[in-house]
This record gives sequence, C-alpha cells and structure tokens, in this order.
Amino acid sequence: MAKAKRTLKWQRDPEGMRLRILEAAKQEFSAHGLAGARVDRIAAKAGANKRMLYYHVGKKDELYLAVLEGAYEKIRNEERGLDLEHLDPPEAIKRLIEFTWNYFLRNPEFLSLLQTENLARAKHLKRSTKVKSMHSPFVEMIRTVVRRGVESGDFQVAVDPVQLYISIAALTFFYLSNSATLSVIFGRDLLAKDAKEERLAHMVGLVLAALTGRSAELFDMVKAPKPRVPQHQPV
Amino acid sequence: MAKAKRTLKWQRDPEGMRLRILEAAKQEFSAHGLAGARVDRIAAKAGANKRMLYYHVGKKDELYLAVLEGAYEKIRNEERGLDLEHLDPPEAIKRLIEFTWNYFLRNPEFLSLLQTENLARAKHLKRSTKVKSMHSPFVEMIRTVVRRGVESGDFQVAVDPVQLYISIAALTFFYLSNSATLSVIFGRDLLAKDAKEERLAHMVGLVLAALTGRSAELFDMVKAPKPRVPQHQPV
DNA sequence: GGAGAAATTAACTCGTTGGATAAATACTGT
DNA sequence: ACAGTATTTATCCAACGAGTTAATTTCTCC
Repeated sequence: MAKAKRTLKWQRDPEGMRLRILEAAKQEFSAHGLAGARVDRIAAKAGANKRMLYYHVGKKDELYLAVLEGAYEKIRNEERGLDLEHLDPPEAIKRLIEFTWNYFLRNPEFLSLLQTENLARAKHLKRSTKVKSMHSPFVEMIRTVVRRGVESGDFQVAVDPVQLYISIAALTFFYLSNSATLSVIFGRDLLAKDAKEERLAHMVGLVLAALTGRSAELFDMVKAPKPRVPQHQPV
Repeated sequence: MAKAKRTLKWQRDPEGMRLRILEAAKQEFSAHGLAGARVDRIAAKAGANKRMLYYHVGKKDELYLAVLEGAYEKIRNEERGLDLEHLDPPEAIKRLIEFTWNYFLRNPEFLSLLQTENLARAKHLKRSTKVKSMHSPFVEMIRTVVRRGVESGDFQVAVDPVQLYISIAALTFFYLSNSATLSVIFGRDLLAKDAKEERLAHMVGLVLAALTGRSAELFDMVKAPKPRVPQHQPV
C-alpha cells in the first residue's frame, strides 16, 4: 500500500491523552471521591489503557492532586478577570457574589473536589506548593473594595476581607454542595430554577444589607421580580 | 465451680454491642467516607467480630444509613430545647447561630457525615422515612421568630425562614467543614481559638446587621474584646 | 529503511475487602 | 439439668482493584 497508509491501531497524542486523562479523572473523583474512584473507570472514560495513567501522570494519589491543583488554577484565573476596582463598592460585592454563585453552578465538580479534599483534612493540598501562592492578590482585591466602601460611606463597617470572602463562599457553596440533603429534609427542590433565583436574591440582599445597613431597600431591590411562593410543604 | 463462675470468654450484651457498633461506625464513616470506610476497622473499633455488624445492624449500606439517621436525630433533639419563643427576636437569632456553631464544633463527625452523604447526592437519605418528618416544626420555630421581629420593628424584612436557616447553617458549616483547605490557601489557622471567636462575632454581626439594618452597632457589639461569654451550653 | 525512543496495549500479580458459612458459647425457661 | 434460642467466634472465598511487567506499535531522525 503506497499512499493509503493502512489504518493505524492507535494514534499518538501525548498532550491530548494527558488532558483527556485529567478530565476523566476530574469526573471520576468528583463523582465518587478519592476512595470511591476507580482507576479502571478513569482509563475507560479517557479512552485509554490503565497503564497510561501511570505513564502520563502517576499513581492514584498523584492523579488526584493534579486534578485538584488544576481546579484551583481554573477558578482563580477566572476570578482575576472580575475587575472589581472599577465598580462602586456595593456593585462590586454584588458582582463577586454573582460570579462565585455562577461559577459553582457551572462547575459542580469543583465543589465535590473541595468536599472530598476537606474530608481528607487537606492532606494532599498541604503537599502542594503551587496552590498556596495564588490567593493573596485575591484577598487584596476584596480588601480594596471594602476600604473604598467605607471611605465613600457606602459601607458601615470595615469587615475583614477574608471573613467576607469566606462568608460569600459559604452562602453559595453550602447551598449547592448540600442541596441534596437540604432538599430532602425541607421537602423542596432547591435546584429548581425559581429556587436558585430566590437564593441568589437572598444572598445578595443579606450581604449588602449587612454592609450598607439598608436592609429593606436592598432586599426589595433584588427580590423584586419574584414576589414569593414559599413552597413549604414538608411532610 | 459453683460460685466463682468461671471467667467467660465473652459477655452477652446485645444493646451495648449495637451501640458500640454504631458509635464505631460513626467514627469510621466520618473519618473515611462511605467508600473509604472499612468494615473490619469498624468491628475492631467496636471490640467485636465482623459478623456482629451484619447480625445487629446489617450490611455496610444499612450501617451507614443507621448512623446518618442517628446523627440527624441527635441534632434535632438538641435544637428542640432551644426555646427561642421567649427571647426577643435579635437575641433569638443570636442564640440560634451560637447553638448551631457550637453544635458543629462539638460534633465534627456530623459535618463529615453530611458531606459524605451530599457527595452521594443524598442517595441513602432519600430512602429514609424517619428523617423527613422532623424538620417542619423547626422551620416553624424560626418563622415565628422572624414574624415577631418584623412586628416589633426589630427586623426590617420578613425573610423566608428556610433561607435564613440555610444561611446560618452555611456560614457556620462551611467555615468548619472547609477549614482544612481554607487554612491552607489563606495561610491562617482557622481553627485557632482566636480565629473561631472572630468568626462567631463576624457571623452574628453579619446576620443581625442584615436583619435589623443597624450594621455598625451590631458589628461592634459582638466584635468587642469579650463582652460576655456566649458559651451557651445547649440542653 | 532501519535503529532507537516514545507511546500504547495486553496480561498478570497480589493484597484487600465485603460478605457468607458453620461451629462454638452463653442465656432462658421449664 | 436439658432443650432451644440468642449471641459471638473462627474461617473462608470470590471479586475486585491498584499497580507492575513485558510485549507491541508508532514516531523520528539519520
């Protein structure tokens, strides 16, 4: 056969393979946790042989850490584009909340990975040098917004930026990461479209009201579109 | 031997055994998750034979569900003793936050169990009939507090009690359940004594400020050195 | 067109683990 | 003290799963 080169049994593509492995691993680890994840399933999902995981990344633990680091890298990169400096302080906080909320909605595996890692008490993350370095700029970004808010009189109190960020992450993260059990015990579908809108309004209202001290208007402002329908039919 | 009954190879104590098994299982499941938990370790920790688990409770899944139900039962029982009706609304909310926070601090396994169950998307909890029934009274309790607050003029807005409770749980739960990774990325020990006190102050301030619209005073009130001891041993 | 390196497949090892079976031991009522 | 039942121990095993070894296929560069 001169020109029609015989169909190959497999293609070579080290870079692509590595990416497919990491993507498959992300799915698997977020769906089943570290212990529950199956190396063979990852291989299958990546359209690869099990041996490839060890060849391109490493053993299960190392694979897991690589996935985790990649996840952090991704969110911090996107956060960098938030550009809160040019918004007036309440608007900046609102945008930060909305971004965080939407990011978690768009990347549910990130939530699962963090939960998994916390169940392991960050044992793996502690060994990572990469991750520690990329958070201070973000904190400074928030600190600046708060300072500006206090100076302009928009905010009543100079809250610690780390506390504020943890609170924003808490309100969004917890609702989504625990929506399964919460939905069961409260007898509501917390992931329904309406419920999510209501939640976003609640969170923005809560945080801005606390910072500015103008609860009523703020709650109403964001709450406007959806008057209510507080479902409430547990048992 | 008539009186000095020869030392027995083992004592019979079905009730005690069952409790020891459940306790050991709680430890194991919260420490390693569902997939990571080892049946043999549970047996060992309970000072029992592996066969006992199957005899007294059931297979791994059933054991896990039993532990989970027990955990919910325990917290709801304690919450029942909160008695928020007799406090003025802001004080009632403050007590609710403090109780939740302290409960989570005292029962870290509860946090882990919930995380694990949410990673499984509440697959097991959905099969439980017991759990669903015990939450509406609690929601009503909060609803009443909010209504009273609005009527007395203390609160500026009639927030949905479920949203409010989820927010309180979020602020407390997330901080503790994710303290491992947060401590790493922010380079602070979030479980240090000072950090915990600061966090409690922040959360109470945030929520009360949002509800009452008097940020500054409230933040200062709770942020002060140590006005009083909010310890509050529930039940 | 061939040698050596890189990438991929196939097959195997070996400890672990959930669950099962059968036998032994303690307790109860009579 | 004896029979029957409840509780506990002692083994066993088949399946699984992580990681390894060795062979096979493709690529590159000369």
